[in-house]
Amino acid sequence: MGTPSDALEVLAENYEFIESIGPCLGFRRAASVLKSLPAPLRNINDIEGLPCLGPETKAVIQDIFECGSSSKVEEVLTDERYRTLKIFTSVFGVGPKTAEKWYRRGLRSLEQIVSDSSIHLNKMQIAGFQYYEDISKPVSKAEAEAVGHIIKEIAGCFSPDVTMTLTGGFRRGKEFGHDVDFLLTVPRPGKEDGLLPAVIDQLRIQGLLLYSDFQESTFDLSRLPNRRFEAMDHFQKCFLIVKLKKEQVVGQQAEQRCGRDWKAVRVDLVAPPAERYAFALLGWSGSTQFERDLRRYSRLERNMLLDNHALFDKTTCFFCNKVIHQRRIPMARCDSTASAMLTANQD
DNA sequence: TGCTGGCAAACA
DNA sequence: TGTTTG
DNA sequence: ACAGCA
Repeated sequence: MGTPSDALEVLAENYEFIESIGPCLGFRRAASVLKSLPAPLRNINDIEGLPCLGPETKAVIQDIFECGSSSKVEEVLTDERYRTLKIFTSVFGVGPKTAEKWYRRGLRSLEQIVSDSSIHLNKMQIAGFQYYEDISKPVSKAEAEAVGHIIKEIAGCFSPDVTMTLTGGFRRGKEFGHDVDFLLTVPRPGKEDGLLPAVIDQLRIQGLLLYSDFQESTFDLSRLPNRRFEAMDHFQKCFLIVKLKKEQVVGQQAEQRCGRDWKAVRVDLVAPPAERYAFALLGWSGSTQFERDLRRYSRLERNMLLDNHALFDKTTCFFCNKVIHQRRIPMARCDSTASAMLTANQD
């Protein structure tokens, strides 16, 4: 707390709550720039030459160096509306609109929400409240790997040659996350369609499925160059909450005399065709800000369009994965650029 | 000065 | 249709 | 309301 980047995040979040998306993005990007620095700022002069830090963000950072805090940020932190919306949006399935609606009704705590019979929660929010305690706790790397073993076991029954990669924050080296992301595929084209339904069914049979939201694939390679490149991919995917037994987690004692012997964990599974695996992996490795910047870099500096499915060269009007089979060079270059940026991405 | 800044799909 | 998720 | 760009 109290660091310049945290302070800017608070302001960004507050602008998000009042649906002012421009300033929200401005503060978020500024915070992200500070987080990406190799060393923390020592004084106000260190921001010289950094991008996305204008007069407004500079004033905030300056206040923190001079007074130890920014009055503007402190004001937001004590604001009842901000504090309440922050609590409400911490529930899975509750965004700024819903939080705002509850706030306007005079509600101020989660207890008031659940005991209010006039409020109708949707499927996602019901799960969000039901497993709130577990889901709000960070997920450890050991827990992520334990989930991985369960999924891999099931997916391996569907197809022994399944490929599975832990993505998201853990792939970037983080020790904790708020959920666990996996990318899965099978070599035979088209067979990946049955993969996630099979995994979900088996989780349900084993009594480990607490919530699931399955999204059918809408991926269509033939229509890629026409439409504007998209931020969210069209691969088959599912957002789950699964039951993770404590005894399955390495380094955690099974002896829990009292209380539950399991924990609810948010899990996302994505199943692209094997041929699209590399792009999906890059896209799902995050962070959100890094993906934004990578796309912006492709577009503005390289005249290319990047998304989770492909990399398109606007100059030659070819996809880079096509080119690798025909000419071999550009993909390697794109790939090394992407890897270099990925390596540099320290969240 | 005025525009852009991540978008598709499930659910209610 | 609006809201939320990643 | 923020910041960068045409």
